[in-house]
Amino acid sequence: MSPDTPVTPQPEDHVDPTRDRLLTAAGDEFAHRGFHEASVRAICNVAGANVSAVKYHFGSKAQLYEAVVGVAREQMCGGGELPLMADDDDPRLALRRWMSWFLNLLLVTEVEHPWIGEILAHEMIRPTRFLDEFAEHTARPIHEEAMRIVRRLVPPSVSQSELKLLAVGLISLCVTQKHSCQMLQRLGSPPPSTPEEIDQMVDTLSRFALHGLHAYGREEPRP
Amino acid sequence: MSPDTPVTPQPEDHVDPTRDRLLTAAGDEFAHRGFHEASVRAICNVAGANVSAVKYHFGSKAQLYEAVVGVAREQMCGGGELPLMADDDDPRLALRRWMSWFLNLLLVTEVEHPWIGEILAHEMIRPTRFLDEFAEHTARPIHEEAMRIVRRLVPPSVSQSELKLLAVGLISLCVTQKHSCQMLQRLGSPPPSTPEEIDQMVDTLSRFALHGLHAYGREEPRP
DNA sequence: CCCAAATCCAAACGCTTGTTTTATTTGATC
DNA sequence: GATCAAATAAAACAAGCGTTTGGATTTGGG
Repeated sequence: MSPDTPVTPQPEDHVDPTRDRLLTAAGDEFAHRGFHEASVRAICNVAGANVSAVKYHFGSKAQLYEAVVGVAREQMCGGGELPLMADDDDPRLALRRWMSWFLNLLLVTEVEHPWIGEILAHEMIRPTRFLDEFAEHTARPIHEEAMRIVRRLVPPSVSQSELKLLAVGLISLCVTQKHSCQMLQRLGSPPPSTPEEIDQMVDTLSRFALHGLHAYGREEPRP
Repeated sequence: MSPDTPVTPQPEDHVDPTRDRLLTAAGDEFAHRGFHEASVRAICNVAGANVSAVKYHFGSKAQLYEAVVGVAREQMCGGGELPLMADDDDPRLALRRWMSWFLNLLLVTEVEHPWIGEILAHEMIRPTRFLDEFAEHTARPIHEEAMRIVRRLVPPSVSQSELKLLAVGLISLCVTQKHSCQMLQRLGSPPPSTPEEIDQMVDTLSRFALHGLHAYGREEPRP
């Protein structure tokens, strides 16, 4: 960089270091303790800022929470777009692709950026308006894609309510790995962490689901 | 009741009304807001008792919580014992029986006594020692029974790790209906409430799981 | 009736919470 | 160097928290 280069960075590059430290500290605190139990003073201590900094930079604790949720959502979107099944795709491959994408989102993306997962866990118990937004903009597309895949895998005679139930079942198989990890650890089945383990899990669960859907509505299996 | 009947009830029948009102109010409050966010004053207001009553009857907020957890566990046990599969049982029927019992526990027993479910939801995020106890004494038997059933339904070549994963899958299908009900409501798939709806769900999910397990490890289904 | 144990209550304790006020420092511009 | 706005810091605010205190009240048996 030449000595004549202005030291003042571009406006869009300019980020307030205090504001940023506040944001990351708040993300950790809100994710770990939830909105109500999180302490503004604890956040400021970690960020090395004064208590009044949150009012100055964000306005209030609630608005700081909103900012954190916004960042957490953007972090999650960095995990890539949900791959949609085309009309001429093999639904068996689409199921596997859907499950691989979803499990990697849950087990990889959220390990690197754990805010959204833990914040959502709190919101599932004591919902705020963010849970509605998340359900509409993030969960619903995943659920609808699951229903499209299920629809193509089961006989046409299967009713709409069964379809919904089976789609939720697919989601359950994946989301439990993240959502109930505290319990699964205690049961000796901790969620996988390495890519190989995750691939193995995708393989097992997608084959289980594929067989379950493919034979659903047909004759009962013999012993 | 004759006028000569002693008004003093039997000692084992004697329950402290204040203590009881405190306990039920605390159950609602702890279930709804979790231990940390629950307010002793709010509990006492609902119970119509003085704040110092919790110290007198229980010792502290933490000990009051312990008492609530104890009651909640007993309430859950009222739902009946987990039916175990005998060696000569048809594992297909056993799977359906296991799933019916589990879903009814989640969707019926916990509707009548919602404390344990909501308390556990909080413990799943911020565990205390109660989560360890619950995992060991309640969740583990359910999980192990699921593994026994899976073991008898899949080919012997299936590995132990796959077995565990599939057993967790069975649990996922059921437990999500309770655990993620806030999200499922927003997705238009609210958990069933009437016995008929629950039977329908047991039917759908157990058939899906049965087919999935029965064909697991065998050849891939054709389109 | 009387005493003692059990129970309840009002008030205050020390502490933490989120927020606000006031004052000070910083840094660029004229 | 003076000036003005942005940013930080210290201190106090009212409200809520769980807990404690000391005394009042109720209760039941001798």
